[in-house]
Amino acid sequence: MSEHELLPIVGQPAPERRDAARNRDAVMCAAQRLVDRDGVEAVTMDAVAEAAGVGKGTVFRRFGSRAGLMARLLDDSEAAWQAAVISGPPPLGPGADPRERLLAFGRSRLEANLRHADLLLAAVGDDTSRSYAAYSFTATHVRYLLGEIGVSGDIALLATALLAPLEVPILRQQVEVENLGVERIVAGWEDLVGRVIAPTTGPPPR
Amino acid sequence: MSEHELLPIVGQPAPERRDAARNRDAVMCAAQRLVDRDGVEAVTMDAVAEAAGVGKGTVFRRFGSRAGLMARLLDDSEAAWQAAVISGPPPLGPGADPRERLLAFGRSRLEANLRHADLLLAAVGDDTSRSYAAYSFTATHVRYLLGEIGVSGDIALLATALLAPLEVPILRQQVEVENLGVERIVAGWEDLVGRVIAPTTGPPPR
DNA sequence: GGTCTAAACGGACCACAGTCCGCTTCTATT
DNA sequence: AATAGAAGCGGACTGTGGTCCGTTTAGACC
Repeated sequence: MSEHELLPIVGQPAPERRDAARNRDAVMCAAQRLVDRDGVEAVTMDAVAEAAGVGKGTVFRRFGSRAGLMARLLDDSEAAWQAAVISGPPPLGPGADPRERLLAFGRSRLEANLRHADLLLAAVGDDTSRSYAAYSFTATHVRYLLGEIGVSGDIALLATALLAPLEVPILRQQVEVENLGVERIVAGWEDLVGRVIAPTTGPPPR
Repeated sequence: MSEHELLPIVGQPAPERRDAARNRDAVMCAAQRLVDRDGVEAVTMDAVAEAAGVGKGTVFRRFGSRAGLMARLLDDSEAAWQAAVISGPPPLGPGADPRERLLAFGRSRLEANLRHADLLLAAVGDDTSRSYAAYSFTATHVRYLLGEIGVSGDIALLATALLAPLEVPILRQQVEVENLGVERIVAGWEDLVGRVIAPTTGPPPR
């Protein structure tokens, strides 16, 4: 045996075996089909495994958990959305005034969260740390825009304050329990942005 | 049989049988003990039932679900908190300036949410509608205070915007992942209140 | 083609939330 | 005290997420 072959090349992420790739695709297709047909809630891991013609253990090996599988189902649309934010046309993408971009961001994220509400909730599961990657991107972007706008104050906390009302459970509550229209919620968020980024010229709260 | 006895007296909530009351107490005591000893996450319904010396069916009959049981464990402290808000001493209770009351409310709710984070999360479970009673109270109170302050705009949405960053998952993220101190988060929330209730004298966002 | 090994597979298995239904116990009524 | 019937009880049972481990297979090297 020639020893230089044995040295692991760091950074090479170990190529995926062909059967593994095939099964991964089969599972994701089956999962997507079942979600489309029965709704996120009704899809069980056993059903996915059987529909994919694969053992249950295989599904968990590839996706870790139900939440992990659901998260993967969101990957495409999330990646597209992030691409639109980073390099798409204005006002969502770069080129527009940062205030415009922030408003476009909010509307866009709000609509995406409502559109994929079920999947997003299922993708979080009950594990302590949320699916941090997605959240981290939005937080970073909002902080960046607030900085560009020149907002003074604790930017990290202000970004959280703007993102919190866009969280799925809160939007669901507003839409499904309080029967607020989406346009009203968007308008409310834009008003909130106005108040948050306005120079604090009024008297302090106390 | 005398027929007038058969008429149900509407509004009389059917008195609780004595064995039922005994079991209810036993279950709640056992649950509290297990939660204190092992933490919320580690407490199973089987364990509660056994510790209470009761069948599993009984636990579910009385509390509906694990989330329901956890919610009951919060009842005392939640009721005390609500009483403090409604009729306790200022600045949390009535008597103080509404701005003062709002700031006190935020700090108090934030601390309570962090103190009981595990139990609150377990009490929500994954059922679509949240434990609406508790949320509804806070929302109503914040709307009332915003009205008293004389804030102009969509009061319902502004109340949501103030409450959203106090939600348990968001606070946990800030404290446990981003390592923000509680005082900093409180200060950030007070700053947010200032921006939200300030007369919008600055230029509109666009 | 043969051989070897790590990766992948799959389904039996486990834990836990929640349901069901035949049995027991309380309590109102006489 | 006796009776009746409703309220309550309990534990076997089910469905689902997740784990484990003996078996299979891809693919690298000869």
